[in-house]
Amino acid sequence: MKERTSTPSTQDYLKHIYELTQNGRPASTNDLARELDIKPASVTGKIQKLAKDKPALVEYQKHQGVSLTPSGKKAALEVIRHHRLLETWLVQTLGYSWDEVHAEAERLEHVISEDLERRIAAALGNPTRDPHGELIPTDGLKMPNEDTTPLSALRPNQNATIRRVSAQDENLLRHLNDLGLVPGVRLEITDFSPFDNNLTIKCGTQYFVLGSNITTKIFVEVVNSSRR
Amino acid sequence: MKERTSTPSTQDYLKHIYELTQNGRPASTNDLARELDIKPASVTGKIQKLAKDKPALVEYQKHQGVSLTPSGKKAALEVIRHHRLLETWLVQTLGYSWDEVHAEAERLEHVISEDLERRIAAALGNPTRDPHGELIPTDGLKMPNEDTTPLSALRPNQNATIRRVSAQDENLLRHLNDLGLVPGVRLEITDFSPFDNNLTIKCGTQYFVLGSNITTKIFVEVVNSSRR
DNA sequence: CCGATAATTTAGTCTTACCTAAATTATTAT
DNA sequence: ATAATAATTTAGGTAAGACTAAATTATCGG
Ligand SMILES: [Mn+2]
Ligand SMILES: [Mn+2]
Ligand SMILES: [Mn+2]
Ligand SMILES: [Mn+2]
Repeated sequence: MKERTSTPSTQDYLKHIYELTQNGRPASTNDLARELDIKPASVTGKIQKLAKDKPALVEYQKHQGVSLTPSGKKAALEVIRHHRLLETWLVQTLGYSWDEVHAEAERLEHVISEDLERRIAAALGNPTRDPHGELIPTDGLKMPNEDTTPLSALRPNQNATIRRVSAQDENLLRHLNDLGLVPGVRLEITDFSPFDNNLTIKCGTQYFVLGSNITTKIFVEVVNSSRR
Repeated sequence: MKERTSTPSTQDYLKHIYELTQNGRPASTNDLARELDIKPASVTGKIQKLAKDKPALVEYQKHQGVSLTPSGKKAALEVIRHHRLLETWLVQTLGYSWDEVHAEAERLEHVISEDLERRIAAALGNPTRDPHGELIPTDGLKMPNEDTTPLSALRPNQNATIRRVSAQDENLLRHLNDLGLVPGVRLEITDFSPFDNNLTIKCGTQYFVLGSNITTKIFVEVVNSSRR
């Protein structure tokens, strides 16, 4: 029954460090500043403080970027779990659409208790993905593994199922929703244009030509070609 | 679409000034400090700032206490509406009991958007009272009138319906819930003891003797004695 | 290797919202 | 009316979290 160990500011830093760090490399001051919409100078100050807190939340060396310590990662996953459960809850119980929930969850994630978190999870049947298909960290704060590929990596004749759309741009989300390109949907690649990287996909009876701005944000599970 | 005009701290000040001011007199620095669990010196500082903001939220003269300006009252009612809608929502959709919701709502009230407020209200069918029976300010931020009497003012042979329990003490709330003394319940006064102000009430088939610590917190609607 | 450019850090400020200790002003009871 | 007491305010301080401007350090093309 600890509750309220870090501030909203700290939680947002950790969350974004977690995301930026997914590629294996430390997060740069500049990238973090852009994501957080905070000036780089301020970011330096904050991560220096995070790095020398009693249990350090962050590993940091000048000019080398930041990464999370085990405690920092735990705290980050806690916030991410809050965020994704909240988004799921808002969509499922209050009729939000997937392009409307992010800002709301962004604020709520910092103030809900562990008790509320558990009640929401239970009420939703302990969901494993949020409305965008993002994986929800478990109660024990483990991030499940996922085996998806960016749609942009597929080529003609491959079949796949959309699992996740990693975008926050509300207009893009609305657009994809209008096209029916949402998690769970099955599609087939029918054409690839090597110069602009456009992919033509067949989805139900419809065909769409999608640029790489879109195809790099849609993550799919490839369906094993049953022909050999 | 203004959104996020004042801070959580300011909102809590306004909310408590609103409550303390219900008796018609300005709220004293000390009372406010006790309610907010903040030192009196800090309260003085804060209300001085609130009093000389662009549109003043508070009326204040040294040593005379504080009261709300029209804008301050509006802001207070906005927070109170949030709080009470949230409590209702948590109880009705997540199985919270009325003694568990307060702390949660106390934090959520400051971060929900007007959009979420409206969706919650709509999902609940625009309720007029929260789980404790407190009136919920309208969408237009008017506080409805209410015509209730403290149970402590009743005398033998009077009948009444419980409308509201104004207590935050979780143990008291649990106790009253166990006794079945919750909003909507009908009761009759069967005895009054003038020295300790104890009231004996009949509620269904049960009799309870309640001290004034309890009876001043239960507000009832008196049932017109149909005998004349 | 070197200079230009880009990234990062330092230094110094600001605001909000608290705090403690001390001073002041009100109130109250003789 | 006054002295004690209680309430309130002032003064001065801290910590978080941001900002700007200036200095420093990396990196990269030639
Ligand atoms: Mn989101
Ligand atoms: Mn956030
Ligand atoms: Mn409450
Ligand atoms: Mn509050």
